[in-house]
Amino acid sequence: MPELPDVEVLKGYLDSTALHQEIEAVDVNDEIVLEGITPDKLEHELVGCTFDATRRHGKHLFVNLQPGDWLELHFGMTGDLKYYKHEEQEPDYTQILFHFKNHYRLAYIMPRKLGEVQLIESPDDFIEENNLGPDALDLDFESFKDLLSGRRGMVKSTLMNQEILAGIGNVYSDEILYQAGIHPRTKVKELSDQQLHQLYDKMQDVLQTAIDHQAKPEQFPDSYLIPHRSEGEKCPKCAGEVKRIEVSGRGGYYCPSCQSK
DNA sequence: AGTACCACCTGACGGC
DNA sequence: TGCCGTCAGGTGGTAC
Repeated sequence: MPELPDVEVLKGYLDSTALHQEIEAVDVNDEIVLEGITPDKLEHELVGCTFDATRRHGKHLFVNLQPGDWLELHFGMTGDLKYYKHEEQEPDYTQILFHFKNHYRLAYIMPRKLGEVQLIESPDDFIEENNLGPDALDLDFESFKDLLSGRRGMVKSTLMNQEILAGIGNVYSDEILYQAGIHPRTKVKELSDQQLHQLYDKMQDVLQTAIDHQAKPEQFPDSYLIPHRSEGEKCPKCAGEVKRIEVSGRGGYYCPSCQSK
């Protein structure tokens, strides 16, 4: 789930539910998701604070504590959030549970435990220390072109490289390349100016469209590949078949006739 | 600089 | 029904 559009939707979810309410307890079910802090320390730091505002950069969500620093949430491959009334049942795979004074709770859900939560002083420092590139929805064409210039790798791997630009993962890189009509293994340096423009435009378009549809594939436009992302499915744009391809160790999907090399 | 491969962790799914 | 291998939307490290 959690690439840029999914995290943006989670941000909106948190913003519309869990802001400005005093935290009275924090449970950590498995501290493997904590980075650089113990469960006791985390609870100590959070109790009495409120979540005041949020910010997203790439796949990372930052929550500003009032008073206090920032909580950084990463959702790995399977992360999710759920806000619910205390008498309702705790969601499966809840790893961290924030209890608010209003008797609601926010669950940080993570079946595969590959996410991370930590306390940080500043999102900007975090972004710099982790060498994250600019957010994929927050750069203009000229910057995009500069980031890609001189790259020798394949376009799919390049789009997914968080140090070049942040937010795009395996699934959305497939969609962007599909909409742009570019083969996933095309070398970045072999892209024409027109293809670069197309790539940039479709990147913006796909990410924004996904956000507009709550990152739910079943609500995506008919022309989207994501709902058909498995081998043998029909390409939504031609009569061809969707194919699986291995690119830098990740399984991608594409339409060989719409995305010729 | 880029890629391949392994590791982390655990659920879901298909085959037998 | 159970066991087993494989894959899964994440990142990080190492070796080449």
